[in-house]
Amino acid sequence: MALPTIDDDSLAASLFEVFRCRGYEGTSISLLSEVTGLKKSSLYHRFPAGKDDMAKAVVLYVSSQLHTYIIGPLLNDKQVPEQRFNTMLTTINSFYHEGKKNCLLNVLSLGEKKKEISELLNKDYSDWLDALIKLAKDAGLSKKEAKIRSEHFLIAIQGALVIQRLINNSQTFQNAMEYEEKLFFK
Amino acid sequence: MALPTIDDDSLAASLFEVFRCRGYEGTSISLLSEVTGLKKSSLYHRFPAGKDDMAKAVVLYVSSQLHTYIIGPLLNDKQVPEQRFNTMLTTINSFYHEGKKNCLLNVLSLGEKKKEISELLNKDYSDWLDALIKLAKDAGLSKKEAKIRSEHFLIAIQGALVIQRLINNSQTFQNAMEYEEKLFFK
DNA sequence: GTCTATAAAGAGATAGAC
DNA sequence: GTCTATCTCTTTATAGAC
Repeated sequence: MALPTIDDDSLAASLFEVFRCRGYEGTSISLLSEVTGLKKSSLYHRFPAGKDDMAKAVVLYVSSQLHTYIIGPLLNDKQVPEQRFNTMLTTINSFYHEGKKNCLLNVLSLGEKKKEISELLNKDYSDWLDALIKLAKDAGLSKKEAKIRSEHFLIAIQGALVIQRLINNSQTFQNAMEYEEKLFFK
Repeated sequence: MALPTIDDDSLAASLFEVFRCRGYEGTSISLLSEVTGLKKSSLYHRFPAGKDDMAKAVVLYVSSQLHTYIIGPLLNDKQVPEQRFNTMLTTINSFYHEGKKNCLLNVLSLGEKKKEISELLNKDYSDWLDALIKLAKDAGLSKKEAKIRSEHFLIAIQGALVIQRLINNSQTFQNAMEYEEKLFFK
């Protein structure tokens, strides 16, 4: 009883790869159709509100990944903060393909704002930030310093992704992350 | 003898505002026509190669601004490094409208690469980086440390712009820049 | 739930008058 | 150098058969 159709998660994963590479405006339904193997009308059947709906599904998919693989482990009290941070670095290195892939937080917040998508992205950022702040406090930092360093780290991720894409140097992201790790616990 | 038409620099400035807000794919010729007050065919008259040509003109325009108002003053030996850095902060704060406007280095390096534009953006980044490295060495840092801190600072600019756009908090960029200034000279 | 076919609007781009 | 008018292709989206 083979599945006659691609399941929602795999579908979202395929859409995600296109949106993260090309941004919202740069992504066409035709391209999504090619990549997923579903005809355009099938995509509309599964996402009745159209392209916005597809982007939203992608954001929800990534949000779920973020909470499962990054935020969850960040809050795992059974490991010391340094270990948890290091686990996060490994995960994001893989998630961003060593810095060669973009972050939705950047590419989908460009241009005309779709309010609902902005709010979802915002919430993800905020959740990630809160988890980092908690970790930093666990590591002994003051509340204020924990907040500053956590914001700084998330800024560094986004910036390093932009710069690596710009100069096309495959080491930029990883080097930056190693540097940030030292700064975070210094 | 009033000018019958908008001059090249003002035109590029208008195009720039659209491209920086909406990115390459999000910018349509119709919109550029509205914003500049020139009909579409007039735009094509001035940019025969079309949209790519317009984007290229924007990059060249911004590159000129970057060298005049940022890189030049960074290399001005008559001021101490701290003063020069501070001048740069004031300038970029204005250039990015206190962090509310995007950087071309981010928005134009998305999606399908136009090779020529990528190379121009790359050169601008590289020039800016070199000027910062020289300044850092003037401030007494080792060559290696100068390079690391300069890269880190340019990463922080891009990251702070992304995060401010994302969370729509008008203080993010300025706070980040103040923090980075301390890190740079520490 | 997927498909073929098609509609309607918008995109980038060009021709030719003034 | 700018304009009106138009072309062609692609876009988002829908209708209806299977």
